Amino acid sequence: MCETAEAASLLAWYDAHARVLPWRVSPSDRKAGVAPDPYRVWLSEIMLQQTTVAAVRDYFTRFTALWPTVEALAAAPDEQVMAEWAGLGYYARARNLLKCARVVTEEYGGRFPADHAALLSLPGIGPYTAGAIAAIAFDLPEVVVDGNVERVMSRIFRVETPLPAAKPELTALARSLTPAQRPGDYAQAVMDLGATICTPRNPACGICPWREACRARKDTVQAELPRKSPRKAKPTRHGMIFIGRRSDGAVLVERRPDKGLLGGTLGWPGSDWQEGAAPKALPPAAGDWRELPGEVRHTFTHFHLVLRVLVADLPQGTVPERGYFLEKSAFSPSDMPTAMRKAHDLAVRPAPTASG
DNA sequence: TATCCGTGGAG
DNA sequence: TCTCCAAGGAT
Repeated sequence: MCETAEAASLLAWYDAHARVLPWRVSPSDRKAGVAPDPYRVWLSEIMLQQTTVAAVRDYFTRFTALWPTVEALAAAPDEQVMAEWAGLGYYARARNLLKCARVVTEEYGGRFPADHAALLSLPGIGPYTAGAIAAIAFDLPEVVVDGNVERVMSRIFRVETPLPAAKPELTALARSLTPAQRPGDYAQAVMDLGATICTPRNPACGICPWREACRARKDTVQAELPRKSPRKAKPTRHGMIFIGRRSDGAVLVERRPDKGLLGGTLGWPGSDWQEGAAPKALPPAAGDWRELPGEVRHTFTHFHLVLRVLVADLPQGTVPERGYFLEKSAFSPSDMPTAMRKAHDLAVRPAPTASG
């Protein structure tokens, strides 16, 4: 393995095949002296954490249209940012996004630091994201290791150690290949390679720029790598929620606490979610609550959720014991995380009949 | 180190 | 239907 030659062959491949992405400066533009906007690089990297490019695209476009600069984002109301993030998942990212924007605005004069350690100290920025911003936005020679890089390294070096234990080994191997020239393009090139050629299933080894050097391909074990430790089975939790509506169209909602599952998001009042039978919960307001036929099913990272949904038409003067009324004009189900939006769908749309 | 934290698409 | 997975971070 000749490190310099491998980096060069990958960069040549990237020059010809780099994906066109809304937050990316193309290799030709970069060579022409165009510098990336660190704000856009940061925003894209946060959105892309454990999230596909396809899912991020529209969110990125909308965020940058609403808030073109980090100062603009820092000045945005929390509720609006949470509503715009709704549906993208991992809501701690949205809360940390605002924290970070405000720190950068207030303590860094609106400029992201061009320094790995300083970036790492910011909310929502961990080792990967700090390296990615340093490399992509500032062209610093950082070692950038994400899921793509882990997969690519495990294959070209045929690392049989299962993840996540293999992480340090894979990081060292990634470091051994990272060039001093064009580190920003190189970081994006390895990730593009992992996303388009060295894919988890059916890697396209025949057109890979690293096919000659790849140990896994030589030994025909590429489909089995990287190995992963077995995961835990998902339990099923049950709960009940209450969707209360006033005749003027206002709905009874609550803001979930900042910490924990769906932290800081808008939702329907309800019970805790537990394994076994759904825990009983008091309605958030007095009323004639009736349970809807059917149920809401949703799967989170580490458990399945089954929700019973109760609805009520509430009198105009109702004073809720929990939550608050949101006027019809101020409510959109798309402002809620998916599980809550599914519950609203069930309440609004009659359950499909067996005959269709 | 292990657990918690979403979502939608692919196969 | 079900499992896996995608540019991880915080605790």
